[in-house]
Amino acid sequence: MEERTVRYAKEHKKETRQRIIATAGRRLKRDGIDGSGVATLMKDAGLTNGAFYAHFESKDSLVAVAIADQLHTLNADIVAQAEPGPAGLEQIVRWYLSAHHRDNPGDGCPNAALLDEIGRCADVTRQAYTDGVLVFIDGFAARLAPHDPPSARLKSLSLLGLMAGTLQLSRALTDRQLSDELLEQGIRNALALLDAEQRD
Amino acid sequence: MEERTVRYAKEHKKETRQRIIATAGRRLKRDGIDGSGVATLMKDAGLTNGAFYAHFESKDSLVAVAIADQLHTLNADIVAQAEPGPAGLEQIVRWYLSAHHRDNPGDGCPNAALLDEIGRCADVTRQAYTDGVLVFIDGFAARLAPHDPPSARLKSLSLLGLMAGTLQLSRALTDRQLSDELLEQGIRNALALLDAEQRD
DNA sequence: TGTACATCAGTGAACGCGCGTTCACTGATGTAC
DNA sequence: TGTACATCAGTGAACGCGCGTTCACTGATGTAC
Repeated sequence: MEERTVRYAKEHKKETRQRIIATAGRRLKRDGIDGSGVATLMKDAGLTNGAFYAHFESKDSLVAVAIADQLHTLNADIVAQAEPGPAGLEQIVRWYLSAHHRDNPGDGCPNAALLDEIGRCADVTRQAYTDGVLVFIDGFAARLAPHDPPSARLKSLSLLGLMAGTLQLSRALTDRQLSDELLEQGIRNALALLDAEQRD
Repeated sequence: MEERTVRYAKEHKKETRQRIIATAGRRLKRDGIDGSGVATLMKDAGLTNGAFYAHFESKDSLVAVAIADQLHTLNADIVAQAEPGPAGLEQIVRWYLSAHHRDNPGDGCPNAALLDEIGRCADVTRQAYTDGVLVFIDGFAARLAPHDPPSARLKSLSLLGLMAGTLQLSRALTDRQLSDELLEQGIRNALALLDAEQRD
């Protein structure tokens, strides 16, 4: 059965591709887009640089896919795992603005790690990001306004902006205690925002 | 008078150094840290790459100085120009979260342009950034709590985080209308934060 | 005033290196018969 | 079952290029006398 063999081979290649995307996501979040070379990205996946172009058209193309994948994965691992309703959003906020998240960029949110670099990317990458982030914040909106999620899209986006900026700032500060306090202040700000929304 | 001549020469070199720092600040905000090469940074100042190391020890060293300079300049040009008290802070928020600022990163805030890259820099750069940003937000704190600015340091930092993250997000989105609406939402969030502070 | 000399900011070519990308080749897997 | 062959994911060396950095040199400016 030639068909089946080919399909097996293609499945294997797909798995490899997915592994590259996942490990690249981590590396990009740790070292930045311009700071991560193709050879390193491939080495992370246990491969050599030569195989790269059998899977992706260009580095830019992988970056776009990896960012979208990171948003999707974070949505599945963190957002979707939170309780429904405002209580779940509070869980998300407390996870986001935590010392653990601050100290482990590779395991965290691609917005906090890469947002200013994404803003400098070509249209096609920013388009992939835009599509991905709108799906990502759907989980926020569903918890902010369970009966009309689309109405909470903007508030959800702005909450993400608040959290990503605050976490970036907490990572840039060299004063550890100040950084900790900033995270706490960020949580208070985010929860105040949610409370205001609940009162509307 | 040998002394005076030497002093003139040194003044001239200082001016050149300052010009490099200022043009580098713009370029870094436009193209990122890893995205800006030494040859380009020098060309922006009307010089060739070879002269660089007569002014700076390394690229990292210029980056640290340029970021600090950008924070200082922005403080003088925008923050210090705003009215005293909460009204001035509202002016700052409206300037920060504007379409003009979003569309002109080179003329804008280094936090919005570079914060995630700064977080990945070596300690010495992050230390220069930390010192600079704490001076920068003094102007916020003085307007938030005129009678006790230090008490508003954390709220000021968190306001900066909110604004920087929101602006980054507005730059990354390809949907212009959504980006505009996000800026408006960001202004509402920031002002709500300030109002809450006033009520305390 | 004129000439020999010192200073030093800036030039431009070169260094080794890692970048993104290409390509001839390998070798494991499965097919044909 | 055994052998010749096809497929193709992955290797590893090489491409031209721009990176950060170094350095011998230039040429404008001012000094000495």
